[in-house]
Amino acid sequence: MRSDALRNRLRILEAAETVFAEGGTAAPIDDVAARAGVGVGTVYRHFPTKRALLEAIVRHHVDEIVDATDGAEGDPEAFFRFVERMVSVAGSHRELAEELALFGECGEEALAFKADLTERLDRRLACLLAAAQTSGAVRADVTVEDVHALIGGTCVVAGSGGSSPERLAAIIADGLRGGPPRGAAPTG
Amino acid sequence: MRSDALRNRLRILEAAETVFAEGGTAAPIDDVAARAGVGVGTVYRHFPTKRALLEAIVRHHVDEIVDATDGAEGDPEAFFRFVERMVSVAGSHRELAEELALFGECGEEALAFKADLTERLDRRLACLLAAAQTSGAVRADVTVEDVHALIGGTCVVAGSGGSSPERLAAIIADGLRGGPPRGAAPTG
DNA sequence: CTACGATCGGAGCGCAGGTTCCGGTTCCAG
DNA sequence: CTGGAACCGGAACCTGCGCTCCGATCGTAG
Repeated sequence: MRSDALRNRLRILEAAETVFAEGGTAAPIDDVAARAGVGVGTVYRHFPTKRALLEAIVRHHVDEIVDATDGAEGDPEAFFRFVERMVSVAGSHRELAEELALFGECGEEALAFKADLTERLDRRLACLLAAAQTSGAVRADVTVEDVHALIGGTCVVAGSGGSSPERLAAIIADGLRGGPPRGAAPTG
Repeated sequence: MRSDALRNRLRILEAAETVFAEGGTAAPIDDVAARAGVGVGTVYRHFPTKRALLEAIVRHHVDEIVDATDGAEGDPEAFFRFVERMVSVAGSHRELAEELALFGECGEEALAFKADLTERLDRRLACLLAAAQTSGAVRADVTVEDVHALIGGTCVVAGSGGSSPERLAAIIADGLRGGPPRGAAPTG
């Protein structure tokens, strides 16, 4: 790959990261190109489709969050850190929140990606959840789907409104615990 | 008003209810018109704007849900019924979920409506929350904004995924309680 | 029944955004 | 240095959708 091509590719990714974070998945490609200091044509040479660019970024985020729990699969509290991190990151990345939340209603072309994303996420989530449940930190009747849905929903609202992502994450965490000590405050 | 005009108005509302429930706020007006068995022009004579039609429907839903708690402002458990009902209705009405969740990022024209909606909702929510907190059913440090955000987020995912709205509502309710009896199952 | 005005329907306008195309430019092998 | 392949940029195209317009139609007062 030519050096200018590589440079532009990185610029595009960086620009898209910012633009999608602020404007969500609905942000126009033109904005990405403009912010990258590049023409739309260049964007489309590197990513065949808007969706492809979006997926590259979302996947990167998810991988980063999942990888952050590497080696902690046995730690009961790692589950809560995972949830907190997810909500926190999504709070400043609208596109991530949207992709996490909407898994029922997406076009044919997005289905494969959603399935892959869900698998990556849920595989790790299942490990962490199992550890947390075994240790009694999380009630036994909660399923991975429950957690996935709750995280998705919380992510969507984490970036707006008067509550911080941390507060919201703490409250749903308590709901999952099956009850913290009475009177415990949500952190934040 | 002429009788055919009234008939069409009702048909449009009914069609919009269904179309928006399935397709969310992004559903095109043409679909509404088609389902109502009417031309687009007719829709626009009754509702000056797509947004106006949408707001009519969302407001109706919110009013219905709020009114359902009339006279129960002192009942500590009414708060939970309110949350449950909200999430449950939004689970089969995408447009309601979208309007509830996205209160940061909306165009100029929607701002007044959002403000009004938030006020109606939060006024009643404040009453019910206060009663629940006074009786000790809900932890004292939770704010109306927390609850509003959590409801909004849960509503968004209530309609998709593997978890029922009731399960999700039960889990966040427990998070708000500050802990149910250990081992309690989320209903549903 | 008739006439008039309210109402209807859907073709069409304007705009926004995803995608394509191609002439000009830039990098690198020879 | 230089030829040509890869790359760049942005004008242009196409589709989808909110909304408007106006001739045709329908309900109702008289």
